Amino acid sequence: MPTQSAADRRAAARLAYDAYIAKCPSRQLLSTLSDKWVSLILTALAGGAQRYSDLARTIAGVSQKMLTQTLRSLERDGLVSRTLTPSVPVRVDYELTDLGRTLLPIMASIKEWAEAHIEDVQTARTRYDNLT
Amino acid sequence: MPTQSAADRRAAARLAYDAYIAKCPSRQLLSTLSDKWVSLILTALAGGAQRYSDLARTIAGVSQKMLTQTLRSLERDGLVSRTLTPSVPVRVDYELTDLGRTLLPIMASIKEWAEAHIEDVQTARTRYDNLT
DNA sequence: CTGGATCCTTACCGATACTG
DNA sequence: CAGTATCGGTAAGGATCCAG
Repeated sequence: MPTQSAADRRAAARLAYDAYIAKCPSRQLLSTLSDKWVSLILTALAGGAQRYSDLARTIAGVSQKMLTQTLRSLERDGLVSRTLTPSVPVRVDYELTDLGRTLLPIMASIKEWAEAHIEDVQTARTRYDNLT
Repeated sequence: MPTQSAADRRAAARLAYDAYIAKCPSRQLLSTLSDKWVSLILTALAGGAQRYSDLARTIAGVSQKMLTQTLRSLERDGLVSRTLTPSVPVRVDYELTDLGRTLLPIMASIKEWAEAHIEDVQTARTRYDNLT
């Protein structure tokens, strides 16, 4: 029996997991990935490690609570790593893991799609709202 | 002055809109796209038009309310078209618009990523939860 | 600087009932 | 079949205060 490559395992997983099924774990994962803060945080880390305060500044309007909470979730899911430097004051850096980097292109695409097509969408909304 | 192509306009839009800015319209659009039902509905329409009841069956566990609500939102945003056939009983088909089709590859990627990497994520979660 | 803990106000969303 | 309308529990998420 030949060794199973990572690609093979993913191919098998594609058959084993189906987000259309309510109880499939991949559905739950899809839910957590479907979060604006997730896409904004991951894309903000595209260029390399970022301090907590840098992330807060980049992602305007994010509350302390949501930033911390989302980062914890991403860390737990293995998408982001957290590095604490015990200086005074303390310094914390967040960085994409290898796994997180495989998700980055997708998250970047969504953000870019939104920025590139918002005008089309606004046009469609106006048209829709003017019907009847 | 040369005619501006659609690609040019999108390139300009990429500079004009920035989802990192809280009040940017693209941030709001990113929020609505960051919804598990959005990704599941759009990917369910990948193969062509689908009836309401077909969508409900494909996307297991979605409530009538959320399915209708999300479809209305997608229709308003110009991503999905709604075709009513006034038979008895009535028949309604939903289909991706041209705009929706440009988003489809991205949404399909997220769903596939979740299915392909859920095991990696579960491993990471176990490791994280076992640390102290 | 980087959070944890708490309160409190939405807004999401499922369940249910009703309609062309 | 494909919705609309309403109610109500729950959870998301902002604001604030405090701490290492």
